[in-house]
Formats: sequence, structure tokens, C-alpha cells
Amino acid sequence: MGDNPSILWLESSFMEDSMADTATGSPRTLLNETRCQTCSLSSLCLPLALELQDMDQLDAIIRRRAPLKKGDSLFRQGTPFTSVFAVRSGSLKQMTTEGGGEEQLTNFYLPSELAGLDGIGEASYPGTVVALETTTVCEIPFDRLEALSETLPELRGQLYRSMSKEMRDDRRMMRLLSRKTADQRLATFFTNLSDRFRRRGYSPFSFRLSMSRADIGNYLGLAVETVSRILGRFQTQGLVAVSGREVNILDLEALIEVAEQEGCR
Amino acid sequence: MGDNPSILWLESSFMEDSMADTATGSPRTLLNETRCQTCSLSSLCLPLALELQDMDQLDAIIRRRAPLKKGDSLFRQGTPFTSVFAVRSGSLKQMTTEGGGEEQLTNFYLPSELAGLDGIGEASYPGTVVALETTTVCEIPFDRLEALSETLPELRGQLYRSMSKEMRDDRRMMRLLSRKTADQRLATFFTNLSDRFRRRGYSPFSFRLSMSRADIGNYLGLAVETVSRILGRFQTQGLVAVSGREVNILDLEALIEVAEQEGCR
DNA sequence: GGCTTAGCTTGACACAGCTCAACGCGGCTC
DNA sequence: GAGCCGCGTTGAGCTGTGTCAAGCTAAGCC
Repeated sequence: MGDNPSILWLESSFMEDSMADTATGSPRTLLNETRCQTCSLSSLCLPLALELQDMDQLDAIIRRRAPLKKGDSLFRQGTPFTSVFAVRSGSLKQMTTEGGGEEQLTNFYLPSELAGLDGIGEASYPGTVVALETTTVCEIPFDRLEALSETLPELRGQLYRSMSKEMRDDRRMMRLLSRKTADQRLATFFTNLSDRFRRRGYSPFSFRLSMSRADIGNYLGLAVETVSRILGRFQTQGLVAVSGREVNILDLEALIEVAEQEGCR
Repeated sequence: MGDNPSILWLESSFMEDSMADTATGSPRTLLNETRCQTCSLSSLCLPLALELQDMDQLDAIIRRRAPLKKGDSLFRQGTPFTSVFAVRSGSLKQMTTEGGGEEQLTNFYLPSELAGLDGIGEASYPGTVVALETTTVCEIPFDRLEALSETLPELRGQLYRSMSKEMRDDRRMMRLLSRKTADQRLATFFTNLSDRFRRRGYSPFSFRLSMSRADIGNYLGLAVETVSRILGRFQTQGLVAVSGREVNILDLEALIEVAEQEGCR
């Protein structure tokens, strides 16, 4: 087997996009990438608790998509729901528009996370999901996933877990939006990102944001200017060093402190 | 069969609590109440798309709980997850505490709605659910529900639908919290309640709030004083007539208008 | 190089909604 | 009845954050 190409894929999201592009070329890598067994994300992603032979079955229904370029949409709000998508590399944002108004950014998806879960049981996707950078995903047709989960309780359990996790994340977000100050929101955002990177085997202290300040502001319910100002302040306070989209977390402890301080509003 | 006691149960939540209490006495009613076929909520609740004989199977696993009194908790954050609960009458609020801080109210549950879905796949409930008034619920042990859903695709589909609906509601809430003014939040809250009552066969114009101003404020991310002030303003504007917890919606059109007006922040 | 453009930062100011404080009202206990 | 308590209302002032406006930076492109 040699190198595991899926690791390259994962890393590519935080390195030059060109890397991902070159890697796409070979059919051999393409084959390997679609196999859950060789995927470095398998411990985080859907098939968590599956036996090897069950994983084969899952592999069989998963479709590999051509990489999305920055700005490409994976699916659009209102289009028929067919599949959920596991991010392999890169990152996505989910947006919803209500009543023709402006867009609300409701989620970011990093590698191993599942997009499209909120369309399950519905005729169409309730939001638009767009790539923030060159991004590869595994498409999992839901009808086939459901059929498979009929015989694989582990898989079903994992699906439930993924859905309820997203619900709990939403609750945390609601709490953030209704009770936290701008400082706390940004501190929470960074500690959360840091944690998600750490779980995926990356440095929790040094990473590149794939989203713009406007995206961050939209997501956190803040004006762009506020995001910018507070980032500046964090910098002078020695909490982080930010240069464009490059982030270095200098004092994670303090950042967590800010994120969680109580009764300050 | 005569009268359908489940209708009484439903109505009792908006009438004197004592009614609910007296109705509990008879074992015969108690039996009937647990049967989905005779339940007036069945078209809204989980078993939506089931055949009669499948519904029998569902009936068999559902446990009827003693009515909760106002302030009683259905389950507490951190206790082991075992069941989801369908509200039969009354109403519930869900709260989550994070890091020992103050509580965040994340949801209200009305008859036919399911509480506890966000614990699915987890070891413990991620929030505490408390009765806002005398409330009856159907307990649905999740392991048995899951076992049953293995053979009943319709049931499984309905479960997915319920979960993804809650996710979409959360998204709408996030939008409300991050983009809407206090006026819009309250208008949204009332139009939403009105709609939910209408769907359940009640007047969409006249109802009684089971939650306090503090609950509303907590839920909407507003100070109690703001809730009170804006309610007062709505009243002088002729949108609603509020007396304590009794609400009359005078101009639903205008209220919807306020709730949905764009770009006002 | 210079131009353009998107994204980001900084400053000045306004205001929505929070906080603090006082008060009113109904229900409860003694 | 008196006192108490939970809940709701109202007022006055303060402040965090949005808005508007201007300028900056870096990347892409000719």
C-alpha cells in the first residue's frame, strides 16, 4: 500500500490548494481515497464502529466527487435532497436564506464532518453549502445509507450520533448568540477551531482560516468591523497573533478563560 | 368508545390544571390515552405514516408517565439517556447549563412535539426539560423504538424527520438571535406560537402563555424588561392585547410583517 | 510598473437594548 | 388584615456594538 494518500488529502486543505489539484490526477489514488479503510478520517467519520467487512459495504455506496473549487456549491437550498456528504479535505460553509433576505451562515464543516444532515427526511436541502477552498467530499446517497443501516446497527447508531451532535452544537451556538459578548464569541470561535484541529491531528495553535472576516462575523452575529477590532485587541493582549488568515494562538488558556467567563453581560 | 379522552387531555393544558388531575384517576382512561389510535395528536406525532397494525406495535412500547406538575423535571442534564418523550398535554421547556453558568432556555415543547431527541446516540441528556404547567407525556424508550424502527421504515423516516426538523428550527433560531431586533424576535415568537396552536386545532388568535416573561427573554436572548416594554408597545400599536399571560392577537398580518421585515438592523 | 478589486482595519458617532432601581399587583401564609 | 414573595411594569442612564465613512493592504492582471 505504501503511503496513505488520504493523509495527503487531509493535509492539503491547510496547505497550498495546488497540492490538492495535482493529487487528483491519478486514478489509482482516486480509488484508494474512496476506501474508508485507508482513510485517515475513519475514526472520526461515519463508519466509526464498523467491522472491516461492514466497512466494505459502506465503501460500496460512497461516491467520490470531483473536488470543489473555492466558491463552488455542493448543493443549494431547495434542491432535492439525495445525499449527505462527508468532508475529506478542505472546508465548507452552510448558509440559509429566509424569505429572500440576506444569507445567514449557520455552520462550517471541516474534514470528517457531515454536511446535509438537516435535509434528512425532507424533500429538499434547507441550506446552501459552499466550498471555502478546494474541497473534496464523499457523497453518501441517503437512500442507500438508510438501506444499509437497516442491517448495520452500528452504522445507524453513528448516524443518530452525528445528527444529535449537530443539534447539541446548535444549542451551544444559540447560547453563544444570545448570551455572549463579542469578545466571548470570538474567543469561543477560536478555541473551538483549535479543538477541532487538534482532534484531527493538526496543531491546535497554528492554523489558517479558510473563511473571511465577513463569514466569521455573519456566523457569530457580529459586524465585520467588530470582528476586526476584537481580533486586533486580542493581538495586543497577547492572546493570539493574527496575520491575515494565518492564526497563531499564543495563550490558549487565557482564550478559554475569555470564552467561558460568566455573567459579564 | 364514546368521547375520546385524549382530546380532553390535550385541552386540559389550556384550561384549569385541576381538570388534568381529575382525569388521571380512572384506569380505563389511562389505557385509552396510551393508545396512539385514539390519540388526537397521532397525525402530528411520531406514528404519522403507520398502518394500524404497526401502530399497535408502537403502542406496545410506549409508557405513560404520571403527569408532571409545574416545575417538575422530565429529565435532567447529565442523567443517562433512555427515552424520548412525546408531549400529550401541557408544555415543557428545555434548558442547558454550560460550565456551571446560568441556564440557557433552548426550546419549548407543545403537545405532539418530541423532547429528548438531542440525546439520541449519547450517553446522557444534554439538557434539562421542565414542565411549565401540568403536563403529560408519552415515554418512548429509545432502544425499543430503534428496534421497532428496524422493521418499520415509516417509523424510521418519521424519526429522521423529527430530528432534522429540530435542526432546521435551531437554524431559524440562530438566525433570529443573530440578525433580528427585539421587536422582530417577539413578533416571530408570537406568530410561531400562533401557528403551532393553529396546527393543533386551537385558536391561533387567543391563547395562554405557559411561560414567564423571564423564560421568553431567556429564550429570545432579551432582558425581561425589554420583553415587557415591547409587549407594551405592541399593545399600544394594536397588534396584540396582552393581559398577564393571556394573549389575543389582534393583527396577525401586521405581526408577521414585523417579524419578517428585512434589513432593519 | 500601475491599476483594480476584494478583503481588512481604523475612527467617529448613534442607538438598541442592558442594567439598576423603584414600584405595582396578585396570591400565599400566618 | 399584614407581610411576603414571585412576577411584571416602568423609568433613567449607560454601554457595547452596529453603521457609516475613509483608508489600507495584498493579490491579480494588464
